[in-house]
Amino acid sequence: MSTAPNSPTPPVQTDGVSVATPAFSPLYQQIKALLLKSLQAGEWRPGETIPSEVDLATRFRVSQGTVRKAIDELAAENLLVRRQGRGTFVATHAEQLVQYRFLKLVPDSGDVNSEGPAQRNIVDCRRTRANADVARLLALKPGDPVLHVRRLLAFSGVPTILDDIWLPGGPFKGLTAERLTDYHGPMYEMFETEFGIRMVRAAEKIRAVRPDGEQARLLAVDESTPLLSVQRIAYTYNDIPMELRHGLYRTDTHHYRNELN
Amino acid sequence: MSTAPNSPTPPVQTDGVSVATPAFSPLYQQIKALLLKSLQAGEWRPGETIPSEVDLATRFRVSQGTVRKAIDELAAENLLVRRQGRGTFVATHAEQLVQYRFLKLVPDSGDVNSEGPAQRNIVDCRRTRANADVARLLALKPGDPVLHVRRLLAFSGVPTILDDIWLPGGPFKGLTAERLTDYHGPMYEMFETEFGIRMVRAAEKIRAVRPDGEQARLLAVDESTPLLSVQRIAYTYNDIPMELRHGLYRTDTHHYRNELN
DNA sequence: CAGTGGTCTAGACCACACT
DNA sequence: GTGTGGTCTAGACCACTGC
Repeated sequence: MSTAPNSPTPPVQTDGVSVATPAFSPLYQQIKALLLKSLQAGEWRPGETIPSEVDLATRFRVSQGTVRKAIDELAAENLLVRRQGRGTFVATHAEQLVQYRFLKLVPDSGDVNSEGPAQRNIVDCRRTRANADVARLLALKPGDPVLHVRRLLAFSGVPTILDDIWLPGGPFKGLTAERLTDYHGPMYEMFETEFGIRMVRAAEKIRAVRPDGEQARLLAVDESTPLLSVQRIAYTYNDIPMELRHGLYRTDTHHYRNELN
Repeated sequence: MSTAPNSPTPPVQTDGVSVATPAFSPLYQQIKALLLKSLQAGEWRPGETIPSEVDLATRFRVSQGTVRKAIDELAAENLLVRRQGRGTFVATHAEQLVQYRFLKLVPDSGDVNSEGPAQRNIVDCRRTRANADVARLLALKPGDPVLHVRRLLAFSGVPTILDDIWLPGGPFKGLTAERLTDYHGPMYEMFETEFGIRMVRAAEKIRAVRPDGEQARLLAVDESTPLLSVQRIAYTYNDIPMELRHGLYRTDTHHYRNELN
């Protein structure tokens, strides 16, 4: 591999175990896939360091530069975090700086720290069965067990976000209203620590809607008040959907911020 | 520079012209800044190729790998586009694939191609003076000349987007309603070809609102219909704001799609 | 100090596109 | 074939962190 790199593409060696190469792909992509598999398998837990670049290079029998490129891509996808002098860490939703990475609603002042922490209120939490829509969006079968959570977030005492959340019953076995209420910290952080499920990316569909009576009551607005409807599907590793969330946002004191590149 | 790379950091040589290094920064960052300056100066126009990596390496007297890393970052920021075997190109809004890169409103079917091209209708176009808000957001002084455009976009005959657009009068001297109406293609493409202004990134603030009477009439909806209010500031190179846009989106047949990472 | 990630080089070869 | 970007290597040194 040192003189004829990637010639007939011999399978990468991982601790002596050869891995099949389904099609041609660069070495660093294969390394990336292997790292991804280890992340998915929980070989290194969120917040922990992964082995150093030189360690990985010798383990995979490639040069450090090749490992580097694989890690670079995973870091660009927010799956890993590099810290010079310290190591490379498995990304987590538990860090102070990225606590609400997926929440794009910010106060109009623009300063997320100006308002204190959100007040959480679990309105409802029950086990039920997936209807056709929920099943389709969560890649389940209609009738499969799901957990439905309705919760209210308030900022400075003003109810601002009403979330309806559907979680697949299997992976989230044992999740109850009590555990939701008692946990202090972001929900995605709890998913990691309590269930080993890490949300990696998400897709949102946004509309302007009017609330129904119940929604208006909970958000303390008139039924004629336009609200932001945000449907989010959050994915774990390998693009597996793990959460369906329907949020209603008040936008009288907050707005949805988006950066386009 | 070949035996003692970056030791006391001698300024990078560009065709023999030395450039001051304000503070310590990696070589590839300096190269990146130089490339950015050339892009900004219009040395290579949108759609054209830039010199090959080896050419740039010899010009800047660095290795190809260093140039590569600089280009990699510019490509990641969508300022350049790499095409294997052909070269590296200055990104443009004129390519078919990225025509409406900043427009996140898609039909509910999800298939952007299912609907034909948008029907454009310039409702209004006039030169005026920036009020306090417009001036602040465009980094102008109140009273500075600006161009105000109001236009309507319809899909399959249904009016869907009402845009109010403010452009700084200086850079867009000579832009008239006729040129807007006659131009066939995305507005940002025209900005590039006619005015040499390339929009590089943008920031949006989204709210749910009710339209006023005039807006409702133009969009053919009731005044009680909730609409998406999207305020966009678009920037050219070096984070200079060049457009303020206030869009009103109907979300009965379309939705705003966002990907979170 | 040792260990980590970060930068830089020089050279080889591969994959792709155009002519 | 020639020229382009893409991959991979081996080795050197720098910058930062923590013991």
